[in-house]
Amino acid sequence: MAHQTKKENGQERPVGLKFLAEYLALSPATISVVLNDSPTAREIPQRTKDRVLDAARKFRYRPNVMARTLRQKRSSTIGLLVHEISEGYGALLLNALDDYLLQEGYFYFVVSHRRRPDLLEEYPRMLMERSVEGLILIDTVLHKSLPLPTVNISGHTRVPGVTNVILNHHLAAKLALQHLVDLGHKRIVFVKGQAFSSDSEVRWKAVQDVARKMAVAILPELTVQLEDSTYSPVVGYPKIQELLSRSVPFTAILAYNDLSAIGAIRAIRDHGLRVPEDISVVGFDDIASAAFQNPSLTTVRQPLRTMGMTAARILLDRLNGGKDPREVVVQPEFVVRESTGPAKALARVQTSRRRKNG
Amino acid sequence: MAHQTKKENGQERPVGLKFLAEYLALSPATISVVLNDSPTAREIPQRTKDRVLDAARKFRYRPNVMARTLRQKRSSTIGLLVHEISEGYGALLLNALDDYLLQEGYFYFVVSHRRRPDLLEEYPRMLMERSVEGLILIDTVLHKSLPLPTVNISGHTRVPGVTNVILNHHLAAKLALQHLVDLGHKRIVFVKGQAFSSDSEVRWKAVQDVARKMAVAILPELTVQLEDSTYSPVVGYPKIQELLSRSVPFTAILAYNDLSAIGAIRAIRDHGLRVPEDISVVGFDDIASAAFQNPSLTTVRQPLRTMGMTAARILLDRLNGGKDPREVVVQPEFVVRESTGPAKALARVQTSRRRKNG
DNA sequence: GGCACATACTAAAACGTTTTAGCTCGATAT
DNA sequence: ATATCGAGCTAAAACGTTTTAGTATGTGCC
Repeated sequence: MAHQTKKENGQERPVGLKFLAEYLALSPATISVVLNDSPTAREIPQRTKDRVLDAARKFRYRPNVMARTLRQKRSSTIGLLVHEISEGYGALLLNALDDYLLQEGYFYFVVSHRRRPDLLEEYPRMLMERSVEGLILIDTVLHKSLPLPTVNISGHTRVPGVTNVILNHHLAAKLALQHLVDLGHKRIVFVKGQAFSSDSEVRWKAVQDVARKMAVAILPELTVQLEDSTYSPVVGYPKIQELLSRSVPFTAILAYNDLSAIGAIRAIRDHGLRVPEDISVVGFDDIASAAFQNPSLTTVRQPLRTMGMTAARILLDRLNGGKDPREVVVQPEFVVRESTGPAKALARVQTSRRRKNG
Repeated sequence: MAHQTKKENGQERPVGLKFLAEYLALSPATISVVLNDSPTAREIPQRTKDRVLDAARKFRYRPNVMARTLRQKRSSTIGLLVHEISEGYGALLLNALDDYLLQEGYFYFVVSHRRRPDLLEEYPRMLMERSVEGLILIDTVLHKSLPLPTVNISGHTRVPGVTNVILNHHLAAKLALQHLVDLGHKRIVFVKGQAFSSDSEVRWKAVQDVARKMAVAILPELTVQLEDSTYSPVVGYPKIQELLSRSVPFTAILAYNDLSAIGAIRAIRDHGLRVPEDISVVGFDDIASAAFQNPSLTTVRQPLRTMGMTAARILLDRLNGGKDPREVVVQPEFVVRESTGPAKALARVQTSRRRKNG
């Protein structure tokens, strides 16, 4: 037999076009044409096509993607640039992206820049060397536009060539505040996000805006700013603790995210009060552990799955010649669980002052 | 000027070896040799080397990885095969892998097979088409060996050519049981993992083994088997609830993982009992939300970061000619938090029966 | 003047595809 | 008998590197 996949050298070289060509007494060009069903394939009779297809199947022919990419400049690969592979937020997005991209026949590299400016510079370049066709960023501030089609999830800077996929923070703020107001809360503590967090600023603006429209007071003494940078459940704990120990009266907390909500709940309990009987707490994100909490968290859910799917869809559309919107907005959802309840009449100073609205 | 990076066509073709060669009046071969510092480079005078290096820098030359890979059969890319990008467990491993691999100059594809046998077959092939040099699997049962160097994290099947990175389940069981025994617990509920979970069987064996050695009774009526497949906090809830409502007496639960521990705690509280005052609960894994729980979970920590790092190191070693161990064992760590406490004297039937050991 | 030897490179093949222009052959038309 | 045509293919270049065997040039030596 002249044509056996040569195992002799022990290394079993993968079957290539050349091998098939020899086997079928055709040229590599023909095989390629048939297998890709390219225009020329119309001039090839079915009989030959079948021979080719059969042989390809028989020898389990798999084209070499490197060679193909080198030739046609399409790699069906995209790059995911994240600040780190975190639990919660990031993982859910990755899951959705993975789903969509693989489904559509794209593979992806994941690269985490850990918020280091040098890596943020370098990695996109390295991804380009590897011929990725586009980039998806997650929670990453981007200052200059990249030389590839880009979608930025939770990106807020306007850079030519990049599409931002963002949450409707206005609606999010409205849902949360409305819920608290409906429950009769008036003295509400507002927690602002850390400066490095991509969403902090825009979310805070939205909260202020909505509060004004709903005539909810944002009191300076009831506003706290997160500073801790650690991904930990004690984020925000000290701030709330301080408020409680100073006996500043309030009946609810609108936290920046679920983590700080959890920290707040700890502080409240450690201070001898109950959630939600004494104080209601609203989180933000709906990370997985939000539902596992005790009490489980009432929170604004970011539709992470939708956001991931949307980002991937937009990028792929664009790679295939579609338009690139500046911005795509997705809608939040409000999840009522156990951490919120009716406002309790305040036992201290402020209680009477606003009795008229009760 | 004859040599400017041609922007004329609007597309600014990236600078290649050819361009530099022309610019320097040298051959591409020379440039390549100098830039890669290959053996031949010793015969090139420093002066020329400098000219080359300068030009490369000046024009920001970046080699095309596809072309290089095609030639040398080394892609510096590996494939990560996971069952899904989950929160907790998976995310922490990915984080560690990302860290190590990027540091060492490797990029990686992530591919999730969602436990579908067809994808499990297909994806390794597709990764090979893309010239990955090796594979790392996470929590994936592997039946046949793959045609690439492979490391399986939490893999328990013995397949030639794959290295398993596993936890010392024996020690894990010992730590957990010892802790409970030290606190005076005797009637302990044991929770077995779902059949599809990669670790279920071996962990259960370890628990049985250790219990025997420590003379701790594993009573059939105090043994429950998880069945729910959902990644949710109510895993195990019904089983514990049933035990409680049947008034089977026990003072502690050794859960299969943190999730089922959380489910158990819910059930206990809903039944009007307290954790840990009435019943102690020990988890397993130390997922992020374990520390955020209320009460926070006492648990056996899997050193996920170490496991990821180890897996990556072993694979890279092997790609560079190192040996491939069958198996590498990492050690667990026991984390005492709030969900465990001294055993309470049982108020029911069994209380007196074993008084002698108290 | 011829030979050996070192120095400083280069030519060309190879990697595995895709693509386009064109070739060959037989059949039909003139 | 020759021109025309279509059907069925193929040659060869191209993609951007790496690698190996080799060439050209100069220098020193007898």
